[in-house]
Amino acid sequence: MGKKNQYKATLNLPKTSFDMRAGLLTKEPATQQRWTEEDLYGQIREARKGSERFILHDGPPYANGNIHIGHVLNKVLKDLVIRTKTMAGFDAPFIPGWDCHGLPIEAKVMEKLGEKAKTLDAVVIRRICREYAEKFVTLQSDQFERLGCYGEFDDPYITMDPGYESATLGVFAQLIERGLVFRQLKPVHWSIANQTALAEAELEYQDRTDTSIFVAFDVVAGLEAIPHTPGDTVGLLIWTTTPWTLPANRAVAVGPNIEYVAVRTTTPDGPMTVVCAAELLEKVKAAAEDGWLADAEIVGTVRGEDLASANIQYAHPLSEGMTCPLVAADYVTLEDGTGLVHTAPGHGTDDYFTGLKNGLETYCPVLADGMFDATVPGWLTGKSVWDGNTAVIEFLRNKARLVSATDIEHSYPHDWRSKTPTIFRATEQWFIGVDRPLGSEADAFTLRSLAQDVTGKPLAEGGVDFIPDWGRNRLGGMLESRPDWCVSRQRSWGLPIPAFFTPDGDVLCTAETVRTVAACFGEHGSDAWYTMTPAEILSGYDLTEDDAVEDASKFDLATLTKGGDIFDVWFESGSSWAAVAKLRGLVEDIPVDLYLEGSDQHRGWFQLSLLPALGAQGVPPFKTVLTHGFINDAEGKKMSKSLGNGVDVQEQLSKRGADILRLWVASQDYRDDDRCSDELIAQCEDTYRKIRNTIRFCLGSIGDYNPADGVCEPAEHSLDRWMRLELELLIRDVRGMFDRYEFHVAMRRLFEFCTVQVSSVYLAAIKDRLYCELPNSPRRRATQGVLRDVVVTLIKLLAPIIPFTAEEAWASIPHADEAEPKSVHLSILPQSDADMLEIAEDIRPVDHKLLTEPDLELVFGPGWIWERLMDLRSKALVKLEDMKAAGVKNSMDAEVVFAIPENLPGLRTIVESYLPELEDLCGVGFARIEAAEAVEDAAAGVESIAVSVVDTRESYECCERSWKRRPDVGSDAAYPTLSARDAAVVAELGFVPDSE
RNA sequence: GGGCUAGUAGCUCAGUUGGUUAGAGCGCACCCCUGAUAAGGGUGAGGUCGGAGGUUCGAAUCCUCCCUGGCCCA
Repeated sequence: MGKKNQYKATLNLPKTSFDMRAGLLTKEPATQQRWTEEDLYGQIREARKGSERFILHDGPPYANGNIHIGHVLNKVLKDLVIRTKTMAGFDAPFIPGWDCHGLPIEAKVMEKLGEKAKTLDAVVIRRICREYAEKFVTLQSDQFERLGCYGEFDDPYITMDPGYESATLGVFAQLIERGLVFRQLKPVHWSIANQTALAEAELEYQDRTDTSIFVAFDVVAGLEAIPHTPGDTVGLLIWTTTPWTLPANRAVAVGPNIEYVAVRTTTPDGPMTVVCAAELLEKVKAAAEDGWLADAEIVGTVRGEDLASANIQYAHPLSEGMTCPLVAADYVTLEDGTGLVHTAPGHGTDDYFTGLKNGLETYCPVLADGMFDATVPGWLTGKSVWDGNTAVIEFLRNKARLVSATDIEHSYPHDWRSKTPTIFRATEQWFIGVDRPLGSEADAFTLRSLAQDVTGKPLAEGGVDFIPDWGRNRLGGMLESRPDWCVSRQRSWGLPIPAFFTPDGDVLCTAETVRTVAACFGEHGSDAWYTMTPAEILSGYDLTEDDAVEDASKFDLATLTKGGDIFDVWFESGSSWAAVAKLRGLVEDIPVDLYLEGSDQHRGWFQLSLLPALGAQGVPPFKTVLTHGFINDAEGKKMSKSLGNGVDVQEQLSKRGADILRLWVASQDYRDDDRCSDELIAQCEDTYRKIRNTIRFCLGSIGDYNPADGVCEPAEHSLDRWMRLELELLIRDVRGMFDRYEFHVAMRRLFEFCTVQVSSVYLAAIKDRLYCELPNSPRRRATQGVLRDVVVTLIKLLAPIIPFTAEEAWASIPHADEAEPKSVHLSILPQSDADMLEIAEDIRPVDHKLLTEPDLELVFGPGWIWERLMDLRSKALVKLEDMKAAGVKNSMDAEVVFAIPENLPGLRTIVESYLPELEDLCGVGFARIEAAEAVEDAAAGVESIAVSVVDTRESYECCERSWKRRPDVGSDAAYPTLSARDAAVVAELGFVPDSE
């Protein structure tokens, strides 16, 4: 069809500067720079000053490496919260933070330094660590900003800042005051070579040969629980690969649900009955030496729980005169050994907790250099633990209690630096007690009970809200079982635990001294701990004034030494509610409105912020805890470097742009884990293009519309009315979704609105009037007015999600509204209108009986009527599709016919009033009504309308201007090729057609 | 192994207190338009609602077990 014709010049075609091509890669950085230059964030603060506050307190990422896709999810979600709250009218400042201390950085630095590290003192190493952290704070900060996240990125919170460190110590002081802080022995991984404690991350597992031994411990009490021949010695058979830990043995643990057998055997020492797990007996027999168990005969069975409840005691195998208990422990397995586990609380984590539970001594007779101290039997004292192995074995063999000794190769932890085997060794550690009464001894509350209480009930009842709600359960479960919090670490890169020691080993660490140190750190930074003397650090502190010091004479500031421990980094980040939320003036007091982190933080930041806050103030730090899941690959498997299934954020940013990534985040249901891959993000580009083009067409269509010249109200039965109502529903829905943090639902709602309501229905239908009507015609202007509302609303609602694009679109709105701010991000989201909503939601069906009335006046049910009209449209479109298959390719070459039963004149009146709109809705040249046979059942109503389409290529002419094929073409002799409407418009424009 | 959590079309998601042939958009296929054009429109095909039992007149929705993922622990 040669549609190029002279009338094209008389049309009002869309025109806009808002490009179809996004060009995000160049535009985003430029926009970002402009925002920074204009201090958009500052302008927002200024604009919202005095409004109700909303505080989302940032959980600090670790200052190490580039940001990964998990950071993107987390920070963009936070940004969505901040932006939606801000645009909802709240004053919602955001201070991002970074966790800067800790092992990963120290380890990286030490690795880089290599051997040189040994020659450097702590202050130098700390300085290098600080520089390392600073570098990554800057790097990540830029990356977050590139993502469009806004906040006080030029003044973030940094856990290594003096002010932050000081505030952290302030929290510690409060916990001391409440009596929650104490010191206690706890086994840690210990490097003998470097005489230092090691973290799990500093271990590497290598194969090593050790002697594994089976040993019998003589039972001395509770014998009646064990089937045996009276007079026999009764033994508990245990197995260990670390014979040197036997001096520190304090119990034997059995599994309560395991079945044990009592076995009678002849030993080098005479007949004996020994206990062993039934399932392991054969294995043990196979390993036994020296005739042990060769003649084994089962004399009875007994369950672990019965053994554990029988008050069984045995003689310590090495320490004359000492007896130890048999206890139950859940972790006992039947994988190796005998099912009875040698328990040395000073030399193992499981053992330690079993010890705590059963009131055992955490005994550790091994010194820092790996030598036995003087508390062990004399033949061991002064020996190294490795020599101790053989000595212990010899001793037991001589005592005739060694059932076997075999060399085995097993995976054993080694110090990653010295490559030497490590041991578990109990040392003094600092703890925050979760089961100690808060404040006074009479206090019924403990940290645990308080924490369980506040997390157990909703915000409305003085507790905490969780999104999703199962977070409550998850945190609750952890609180139930968590042990006391060990807050000390034996490292350099961190906040020193400000404890002083006298030469006699007495500790000075009171709330007052801690506050004095806090003041010192606030001024000099925590390096002061390493550069100043105790007396200098404590200057201004008066021992005699400190009520917490019972005997001031014990302490002399001049002879004090400083403790070498630093805080667990969790204690630092867990104090951010004090160091940031309060200190930076975000809130007068906790709780803040929202914490938002990944679900792993139930154990981490959520819990470890809750405990200090409750300990210090008795109040949780947050009102609401929102968690998101983790990001997996397209198959739902976790991302890992080795699989190479990760998504490179930098690559995505430089390939697609921030708005695309943000769109991806916004479309994820973060309550669950999310899938991500290059392909999945690519799909967001389609979504983005659709949204962008919808906005573009709207903008282009209102290019010549200036609301200041007067607003035309949409006509009663116009499609504009429908659009206006749909827009109200959109506003209501999306704002509700934002309020509930359901961003992915909002995203879908917005996208489908663009696709369906706007693009597919409305824009397609109104093209004719926009293009063909007189520019100033009320019908066209009314449509433009609604179109403007649509695009302004869309831009605002999308602004939190795609801030760059929204800003660009905002600037492209023709004839900017003077009442609106220059940046969309300073604007306020539209509010749905209650009256309009009521109309939109009025889906009361028209009373069918009324349809028989000839002059039906419609006064209610507009929502319902529009739904019915859309049904008619769908029917017509299906019919048109059939027609295309039959040869009529263009819908304009068809007319739609609505056959309405003749006994339903009221129905006819309704359809008639919407007929011009139906014509455009169906995209046909012409629509008409014809009378159909009367229906018996008036209740059939709209359903009784038969929709058909007719090929009009023979019957009507095609209007050369509007391309509509309709009966009135040629009705104006001056314009024989135009329809009546187009002829009138062209005439009005004074357009004179060429006479061909 | 334990705690928590998820599994609805290729993808992203809706599915109210269990109730008619399980929905939407994208993608895909086919078609139309060429006056939104590196755009736009239409129609259509896709699902044993992870699996197996059970409760019920009736289950994607409730119960049990199992499978496959994920987070945190051991």
